[in-house]
Amino acid sequence: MTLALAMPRHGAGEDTVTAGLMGAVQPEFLQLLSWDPHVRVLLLPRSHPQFSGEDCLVAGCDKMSYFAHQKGMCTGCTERWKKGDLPFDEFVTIRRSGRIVGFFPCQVAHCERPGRRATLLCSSHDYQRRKVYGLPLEDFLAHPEVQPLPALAPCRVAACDRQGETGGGYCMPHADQCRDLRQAGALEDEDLWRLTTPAIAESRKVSLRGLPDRVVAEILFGLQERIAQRLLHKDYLLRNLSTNARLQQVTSLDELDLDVLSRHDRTQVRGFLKHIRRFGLSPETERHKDVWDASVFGLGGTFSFTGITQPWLRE
DNA sequence: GAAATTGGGGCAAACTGCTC
DNA sequence: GAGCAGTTTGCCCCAATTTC
Repeated sequence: MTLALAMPRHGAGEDTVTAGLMGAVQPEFLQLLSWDPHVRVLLLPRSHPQFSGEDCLVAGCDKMSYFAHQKGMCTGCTERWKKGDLPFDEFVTIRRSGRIVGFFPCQVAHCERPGRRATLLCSSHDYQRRKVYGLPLEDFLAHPEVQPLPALAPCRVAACDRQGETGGGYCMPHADQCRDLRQAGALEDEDLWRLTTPAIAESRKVSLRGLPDRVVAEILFGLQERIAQRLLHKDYLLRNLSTNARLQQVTSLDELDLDVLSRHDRTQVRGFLKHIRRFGLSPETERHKDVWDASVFGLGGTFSFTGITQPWLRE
């Protein structure tokens, strides 16, 4: 993964709520998610009971098994097993082949550019190997004239942490997306597209890049509280939370239009909002209101005093 | 000559809708 | 909230073409 900086739209500590929420997130929790405030990408821990399932049993596969019916394999490996006729025990010992999503480094020593899994080289070195030197990979890697290349600038998509590999400044998948939209006449505002389009989905990764500090703090705090509640969180559902916030360009999760979200996403957002709204509440803050949040007393629901008409009693 | 871009296909993986 | 299963999406690859 590149260590390109994510540019928040607001400075850190710009409002006290953001600072308060971030201050309430335990360092151990941030460590669990490999959180780096400069990279702003969550990496869900392997084999954590609340961040989905066990590692896929298939040799060489780094995906996760989500459900019991998948027999300990990820979705992709389950499908490949179903299509074949190998016994399960034999199938899982055969090293995984085929397409894998994610960053793969160029194999030239110290080269910082992304490679292709098929060629094991970045596009420049692959070209040199085939057209300039005409050598087998092993000989090319050992050739004294082959020099490592510096990393490229980050992909221009706000949510993306990959290197920009094309002249347009995008990583290959985002360059593909941009090109397809442009050809379909659906790219009206490329600047807005860069701000709102999600990161390339990779197993276990959730990008919070391109989101305001407030939203990032809300997601981290809400996630911490929900994990404390023993709730499960699958990576692809968490990605939706970030994607929806980015798409709607909200400055707080509170501003999200829930009507346009799927039922899964809506439920999830409500769950996060519940914890965020409770942040900072205490018996002292509630006693001045007409409706109290009962959670501050360790109970569910609310206490409503709106039906009491006598001022002296309401006091 | 070297590197970047384009186009299109395959298929793995992400996602959604439904049920409990 | 969680599990399940089917569907759709879009990532990745590679060769041809274009651009610098």
